[in-house]
Amino acid sequence: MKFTAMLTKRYKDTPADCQIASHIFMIRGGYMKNVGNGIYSLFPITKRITSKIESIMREEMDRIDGQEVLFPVVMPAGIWRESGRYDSIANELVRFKDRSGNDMVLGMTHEEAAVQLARETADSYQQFPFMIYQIQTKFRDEPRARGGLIRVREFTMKDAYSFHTSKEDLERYYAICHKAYERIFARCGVPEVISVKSDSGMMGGKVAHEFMLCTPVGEDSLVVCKDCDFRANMETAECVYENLNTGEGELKKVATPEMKTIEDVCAYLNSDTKYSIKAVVYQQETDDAYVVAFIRGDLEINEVKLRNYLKSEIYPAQELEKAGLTAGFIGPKGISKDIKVVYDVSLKTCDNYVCGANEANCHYTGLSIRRDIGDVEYVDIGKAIEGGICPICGKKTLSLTRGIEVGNIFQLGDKYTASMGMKYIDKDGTLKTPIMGCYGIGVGRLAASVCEAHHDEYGPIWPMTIAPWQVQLCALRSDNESVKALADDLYERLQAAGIEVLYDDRQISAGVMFSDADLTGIPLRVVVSPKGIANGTVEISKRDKSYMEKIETDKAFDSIKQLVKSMLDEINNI
RNA sequence: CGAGGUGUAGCGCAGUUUGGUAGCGCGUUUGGUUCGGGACCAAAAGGUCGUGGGUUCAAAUCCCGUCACCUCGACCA
Repeated sequence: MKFTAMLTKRYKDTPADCQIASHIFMIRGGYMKNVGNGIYSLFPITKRITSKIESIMREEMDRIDGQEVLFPVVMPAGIWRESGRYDSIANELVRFKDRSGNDMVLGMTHEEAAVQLARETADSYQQFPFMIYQIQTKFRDEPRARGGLIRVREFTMKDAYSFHTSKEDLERYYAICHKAYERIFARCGVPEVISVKSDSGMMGGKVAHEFMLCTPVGEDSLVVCKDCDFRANMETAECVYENLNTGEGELKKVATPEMKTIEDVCAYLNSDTKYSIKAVVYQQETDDAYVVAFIRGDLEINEVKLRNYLKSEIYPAQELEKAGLTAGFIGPKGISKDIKVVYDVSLKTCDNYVCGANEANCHYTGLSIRRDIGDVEYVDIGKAIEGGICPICGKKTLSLTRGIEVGNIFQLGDKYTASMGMKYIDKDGTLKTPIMGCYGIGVGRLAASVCEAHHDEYGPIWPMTIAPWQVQLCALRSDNESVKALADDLYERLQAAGIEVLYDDRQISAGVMFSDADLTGIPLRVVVSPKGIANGTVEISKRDKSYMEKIETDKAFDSIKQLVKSMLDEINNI
């Protein structure tokens, strides 16, 4: 590709709306253009990157016996009604009517289409297991798109669906797919992507993992053990607490005028927040019912865990007085019997707490739940903390970090096959319901994540495997005849050898050419210049600045070829 | 959906408080001199000031509505 023939433009100024590196560079470098909220057109440079990512995905899916299919973007509502998701998913699913008034949806995921495709075809146990996948457009009407390609409404996804006749077989294949995912990320140049245990959310199913690129700009909170391989999304991370029990105290009601926060009360009573009980009030979706969650004073409620325990949606409570609650002074003792109460496991570890007395300006000290409340159920509804106890190895080695979710895998079970009536005849002649796994990776988000992980202050540093071009050929002073002749010759020969070259043949200053090259992020750069020609050399360097050499002109072609190969091998040999 | 913010030339912004008929930098075009890390000189093109209404002799500026976008939160296979 010659630069002068390319539709592209770069910007010197950081766009006003960009916050994170990948977004800034991908706008400044002319990678994409915003069309609407969370909707982008991609320029050739990005399309080349995503195409390469897709090729890697295809190879790895095919390697584990995946079969590529293509589901429709627009589907009739019927199959979504069968699975129940037409009604259970809120506004994220775009619904509309066709000209005949039929309800239609835009595909945001394709479990329904996969079951619809497979259910009449795979009617015997002999046809299992199998996996089908596609790489295709999804539309999700996200409440808030952000971060360039990190979170968009329309995007390309590789989604795969496997079908099995037993839990054991699903688990076996799930592990294989987990490995395939590791290979995909490694081959895309981000071997640092980790998998974490995750909440299965609206997908259903029990076991699920998310593949995360750890970065401060990530949207998810992760809990990672520094000492063993425990890694979980904050949403699902289980919590273990050390025993703080110092024996029972004497239950006393004390005046705490205007002390409404845990910090105020504990400071006033000269106590550590660890020895207090915090109350957080929620309302449940269905019946307006109030729920009070009690947790150790220094900890936070994990609302995903609480939601999962209650099996219902929860919202921050309004109008506490209506429920007979005294805001700021809520405690376990004397609370209205009509209110559902949940105790976090952190409260199990002590018998001597400060807590609200359920009347204005009063707290208890010396409360023992066991003695003063009785037998209660303790539920894990807390947020993991930095330096907390690892549930696997038991050491105080938990660390909190942020991550971008670049992929996920689920053991779905029979949620879709059962609701949509998929059956097969088993060996013994009986009809059975198969079970499913599903596996997704967002293509554009992965591209942006690679940029997030690999850039410097000047622009992206694309790994050779997914770089838009393998070599950037810069002709400094292309108005100079010898420069042009040598650069043209190199360009022709490299192209003929199957090497992808972006040939910057513009007559512009070196500074502009190098800045643009930095923004394009091509991993190998070749500079042909009058100065080099005078010395009989061309300059070859790596974008990451780890290598720079002046090579004799007649050896340049072989050196470049060799470098491209070794840079590819470096990533692919895993 | 809640809170905050922004809409003025392709991009980044000033002008809005105090109404007087639109400006700067970058980019673009032309000519010239330079040119191995975002060069310089000269000339030029490019804007119904998001949009609808109102007040006024006069609105980018004041008032009301509306739309879009951004940030934080909520939400999220």
